[in-house]
Amino acid sequence: MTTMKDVAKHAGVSKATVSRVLNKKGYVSKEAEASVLKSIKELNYQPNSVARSLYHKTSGMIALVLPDISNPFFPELARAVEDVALAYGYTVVFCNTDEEIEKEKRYFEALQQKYVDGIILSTSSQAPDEYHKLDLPLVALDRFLGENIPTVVSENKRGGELATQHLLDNGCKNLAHLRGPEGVGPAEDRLEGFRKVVSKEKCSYTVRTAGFDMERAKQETYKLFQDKPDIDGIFAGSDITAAGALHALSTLGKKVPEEVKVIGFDGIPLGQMFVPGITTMEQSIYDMGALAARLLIKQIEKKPIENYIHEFPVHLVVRGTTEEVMT
Amino acid sequence: MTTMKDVAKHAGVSKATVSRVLNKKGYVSKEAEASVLKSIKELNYQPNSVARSLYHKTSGMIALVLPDISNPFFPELARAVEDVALAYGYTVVFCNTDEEIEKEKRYFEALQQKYVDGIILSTSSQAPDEYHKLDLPLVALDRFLGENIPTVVSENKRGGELATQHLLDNGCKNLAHLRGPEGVGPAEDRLEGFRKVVSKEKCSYTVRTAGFDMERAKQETYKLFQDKPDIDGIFAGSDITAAGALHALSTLGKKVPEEVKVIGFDGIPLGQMFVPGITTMEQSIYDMGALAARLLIKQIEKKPIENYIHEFPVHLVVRGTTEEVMT
DNA sequence: ATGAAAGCGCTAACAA
DNA sequence: TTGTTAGCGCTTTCAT
Repeated sequence: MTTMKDVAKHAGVSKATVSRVLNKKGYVSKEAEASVLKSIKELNYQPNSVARSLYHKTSGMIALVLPDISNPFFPELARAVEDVALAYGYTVVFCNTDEEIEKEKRYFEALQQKYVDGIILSTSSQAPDEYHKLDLPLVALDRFLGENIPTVVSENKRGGELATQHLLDNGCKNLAHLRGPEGVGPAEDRLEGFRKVVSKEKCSYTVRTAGFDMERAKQETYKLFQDKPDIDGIFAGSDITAAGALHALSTLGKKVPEEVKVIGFDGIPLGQMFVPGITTMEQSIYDMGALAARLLIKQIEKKPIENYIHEFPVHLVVRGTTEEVMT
Repeated sequence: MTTMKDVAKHAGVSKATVSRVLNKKGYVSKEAEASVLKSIKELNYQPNSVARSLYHKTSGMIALVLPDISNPFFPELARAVEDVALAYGYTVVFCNTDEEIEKEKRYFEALQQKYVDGIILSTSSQAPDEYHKLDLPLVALDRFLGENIPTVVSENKRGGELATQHLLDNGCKNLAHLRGPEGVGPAEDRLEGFRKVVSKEKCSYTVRTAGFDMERAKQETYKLFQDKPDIDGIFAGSDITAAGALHALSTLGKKVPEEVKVIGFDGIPLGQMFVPGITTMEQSIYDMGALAARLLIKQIEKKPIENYIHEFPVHLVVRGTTEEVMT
């Protein structure tokens, strides 16, 4: 490996001058600069970023901590984060926590030891003050972690309302909500939206917990129809949940959307691949990830942040599971 | 931040002793050790891995370079890599190249400057010798990069054969293969498998390029049936491609599997979420990722590698798009 | 068994 | 304008 020392010798100057050229800092004569640049080329020199990190106590890396990249909601988020990071010259480290507090702690330790410059968090196993103790730039993505941590989320409650309303607008009388995991912010908010509408409209409804997991959603749907065979509208807490429900409905011989209508949440690509397409409340997943990354980098670069809460609107995307449309 | 110096002072020993305790290397008296350990606890000291990296020229990081994490084939792979990395104490950096050579080059530079210990490559934009020049432990995953680079792939050709045979076994007479991107190893191999069977069986067939992209697959399927309305069996180069084909077929009013049978490739979760489930040649995606990570770490730790080529078997998973089964 | 000191590659005062 | 030097935090040889 060529080091700065080699370049300095080759160019007949001191390391300091090489450093100045590299960082365009301080005075360097035209000749010296030219000679250094030439030596860099000839020796194919690349500055060592570890040595730089040691001095600056920064690494040019940001971490993305999420529950599980194989959950289809996250890849697009991750992609967005990485795109922005690349554009600003940062590298992304990624960490799957499975929502396990132990894993999360181990990661935080490792990340700090590596001088990562900041963390985007899409999990929330820890108590909020644990996060403050980190003393690192943080952004909460799709989760709420505390007042003074910049947060990027969707209008989940409003989405819950709109989704529920959409079922009612299409003539559903007996609703079910297959809610996401308890304790997970967005799932709670969507439920709240659902509750608000059904109570206002005074319609019959039931709520079941199905996680964000297809198999579980399937089982819950079977049970649901055992208990309440007259359900005619399902608001699933995620598109994956909706897929599970559709599976069960198909096995039960229920026609969708004629007998039962189903709406999901998220707007993951899966939804439009399905036949019929899954009606859903679409989130701006990519944009959320990109904004989170930008907010993080702003903090890292000590630029001011205007708003701490960024709520993205959600959009109803009508497909075949609630209306007979051309997909 | 507490450094080793602080610990040394607090414990009344030298930095060298602290280092010895930390690394369990060299002689340290019981008393000294106890005192150091105590100080570490009290000061809540964490060794600085950047400083370590600088000395050792290793970082404890491995990179995963892939075309696009939001392609559903990759998240599970990534997850596997990360799980293994975590188990061995490594951190994973991930890089989306979009198969662009420029991006790939930029990443390689950045990664080398950061002393990443090795790279898992699921792309292949560069010429093989470019990779050798890197002089870093490498593993090729789902791609072939050269003789002396450990490689983890599926039996794509065999999979192509089995998939094609499955269609024939189910009575298909006019086959189409919606092949993956040209120049991409696995896509070529699957095609080869297809060719082998159709030519042996002397059945009528056609081949169209559909990439690994759902929208394109849809369009190609429309065109396909315009040209050849009597196609009754489609071997799609990936499950995503299959999803696109199914979409088109649904719009065209073709009944699946009665009039047209469809088989995909990959075994991504999407396939079983579909109604009807997508018949597919399943790859052991997670296991492949995990093995690739283990092979990489073996190289990093200078342990001997027995086999350079690891071909994973593929499995036919029959679902509703080729046979009328209960899903 | 332990410490002093040099060095990993780079940056930034401070002199000159 | 340039070089010398100390130092980022850690490891390791070499004395002692």
